[in-house]
Parts: sequence; structure tokens; C-alpha cells
Amino acid sequence: MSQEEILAEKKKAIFESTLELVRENGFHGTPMSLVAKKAGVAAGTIYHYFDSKDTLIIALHGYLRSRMFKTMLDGDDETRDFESRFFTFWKKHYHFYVQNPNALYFIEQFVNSPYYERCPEKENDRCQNIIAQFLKTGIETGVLKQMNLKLMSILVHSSVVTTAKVSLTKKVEIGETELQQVAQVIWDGIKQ
Amino acid sequence: MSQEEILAEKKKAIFESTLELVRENGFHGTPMSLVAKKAGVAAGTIYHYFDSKDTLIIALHGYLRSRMFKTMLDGDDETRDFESRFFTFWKKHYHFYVQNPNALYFIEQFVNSPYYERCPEKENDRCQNIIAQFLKTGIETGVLKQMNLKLMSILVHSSVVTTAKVSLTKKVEIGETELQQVAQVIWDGIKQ
DNA sequence: TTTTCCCAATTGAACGTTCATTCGGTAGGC
DNA sequence: GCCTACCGAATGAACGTTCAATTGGGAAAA
Repeated sequence: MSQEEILAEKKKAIFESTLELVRENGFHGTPMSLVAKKAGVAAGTIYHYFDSKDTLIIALHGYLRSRMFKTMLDGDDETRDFESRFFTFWKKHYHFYVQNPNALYFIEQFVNSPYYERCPEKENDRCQNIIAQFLKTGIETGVLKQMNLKLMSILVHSSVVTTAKVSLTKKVEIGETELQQVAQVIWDGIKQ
Repeated sequence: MSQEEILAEKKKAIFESTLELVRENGFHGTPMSLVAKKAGVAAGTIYHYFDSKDTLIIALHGYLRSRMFKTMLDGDDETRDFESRFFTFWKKHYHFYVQNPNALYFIEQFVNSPYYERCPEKENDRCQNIIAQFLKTGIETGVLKQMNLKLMSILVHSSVVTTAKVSLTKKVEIGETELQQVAQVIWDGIKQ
């Protein structure tokens, strides 16, 4: 095993530990000592990889972003018609969040906190960009309404996030029927 | 001025102070000493009204809820047709959030934090209930799609919140046109 | 091949600070 | 004289961060 892989492993352990603890206890309820313990490293080790707690949290956010990015890209069959591509797309995003609840809650906490202000990638939300790029073709080909692209992307994205949160908190049982219904609502809303 | 009103004034000052500081610095970046200073009271005084910092924050959340509740109820003209009532309703909600950004950000931080788990009013979200009650008549009269009421309410509510956040962060300039557009997307999505 | 040396990785106890909370005391209305 | 509202310095625990010490693997020297 190479030096680099070991390095990556420790870093990853710290990330995973932080992710879980922040989800459970929030930013302020997550002491570095606990992060260290859960990650199986010494407290000082964290500071070998990150300058401070804030840096760690901002880095974790970036790490989650890129993981999400990778997951969300593949599996799009461009030969199919735009409508069914939209539904597949929407549901895939939904499932990603449901399968990664820790990431969802961390990110939601993060973007609503003052951390987000200081976040370098704030402007270039790649996750939003993936959606935007997809919707763009829909608008250009006249399948979707003429509308500010960014605005439409955010609306679609927020519907996914909202539905995932509803599902995870079990406020409403989300089966295949409900999933289809919600996606349909958004589709009917944006289609020309 | 009655005893009660004086009491209300100090309490309110503490609430407002907390609200502003939490919005700016997050929960963990808001020490009680600062809350006290900004509210113009002694640190100990806060503990005359609240058992702990957590209690204060949960109480503030309840306080904001009831203020929102009051604001959002009035101004509905039941004689008009359902569609235009929906648009007025949607926009009124939007404007409330835009005019109370501190409340919006506080609540968004709150509901995504572990505080929310321990929140007694978690189940009975009155704000969601107002929306639900309104949409209910729409579903019953066949103007809206047949769909889980709670789910529809949450979707509508989240679209309002999302749009307000977009507007406040100026990611997209939200004028009357854009506002109408977004409301239209949601309306087209839920209408029968 | 063996020995030496170096440096990055790692440790965890110790430090200094920050912060929530406490508490003894004052003021004033009833 | 009692009770409620209020004060703010003092307290002690918790926490982020530091640092002197240790390890181990690999490169350079022998």
C-alpha cells in the first residue's frame, strides 16, 4: 500500500467521523477530541491534515460535493426522450440523498450556516451545475418553459432535497407512487 | 406600563438579540455574554427567563413560529377564485420571509440542526398547517391534483423558502416577473 | 548489504482560552 | 419584610490547539 493511500485513508476516516458526529450533534456539539476518537487517530493528527476545525468542516463540504458530483453524472442515456430522462434524473438524485443521509444533513446544516459565506466553492455549485446543464437543453429545445436557468435548477434541486428530507424523517411515507407524484408535480410545473 | 409588558420587553430584547447573532455567527458562534450585551441586559438576567442556552433557542423558535402564524393568516379573500387566492397566498408567504431574513435563516439553521429533534412543536408545524388547510379545499373541490396533502404542503412551502433564500443571497435577481414565474411553476405542477 | 540519517506521520498530555452557568447581592414595588 | 427582577464578577468545565517526544520507512552513505 502506497504512502498516499494510507494518507487518504486517515483523511477519509477523519472526514467520515466528522460527518457522522456533525449530523448527530451539530457543529458545536462535535468536539475535536470525539472526532479523533471515532476516527481512531490522535487529536494532534487531525491538525496534521487540517489547519483548524473550521478548515476541516469546509474541506469536508468540498469532499462531499465531489463525491456527489461523481455519483450523479453517470447513467444518463441521451438517446431517450427528454421527459423520461428528467424523471430518471430526478429520481437518481433523490436516491443519492436518501442513501447518503449523513451527507444530506451535513450539507443542509452547512449551507444554512455562516460557514457557507466563507466557502470558496460557494459560487460554483457543481451539483447545481449538473442539473442546470441538463435543463438547459430542455429549455433550448422548447420542451421546458422559458425561464431563468439558475432559478429553475434551484427549484428542481430543492424539490429533490425536500422530498428526501421528508422521506428520511418519515413525515410522509415515500413509496414509488409518491416519488412519481412529486417528480410529476415538478415536471408539470416546468414543462412548456 | 404593566409588569407583564416590561417582562415582555426584556424577553423580546433577548430574543431579538439572539436572533440577529445566531443568523450572523451560528449557534456555536453566539456566546451568551454577547446575547446579553446586545440585548442590554446582564448575563444572569437571561437565566431568569430561560433555563439554558438550549432552552432559549428552542423558545425563540417557538416565538418566531407564532409571529409567522399571525402574519400569514390575514388578508385571504375567500370570495375570489382558488387560483388567484393561491398566487396571493404564495407571494404573501414569500414576502414575509424576505422581510424577515433573520427569522428565515434562524429557522433554516434550526430545523436542520439536532435542536429540532428535541423540539416539542416538531409535529405540529402550524405554518405548514396553514398551507395545508388552504390546499385541502383545493384538492376537495377538484381544482388541485389528488395527492398526499402533507407532501403537497411541504413542496409548496419549500418552494417559497427556496425562492426567498435565492432572493436574499442575490444568486438570482427576483423581480415581480420571476416571482410570478416561480409561483406559476408550482401552480402548474399541483393543479388538476 | 548494512548502517546511518532524515523527515513525515503520529501521539496524547498539557495549555490557555472561552463560555455557559451560578450566586451573592441590590433595588424597588406591594 | 417579602418577593420578583436584575446585576455582573466569579467559577469551573469543556474545548480547540500546541508541542515535545516517538516511530518507521526509505534514501543516502559506507
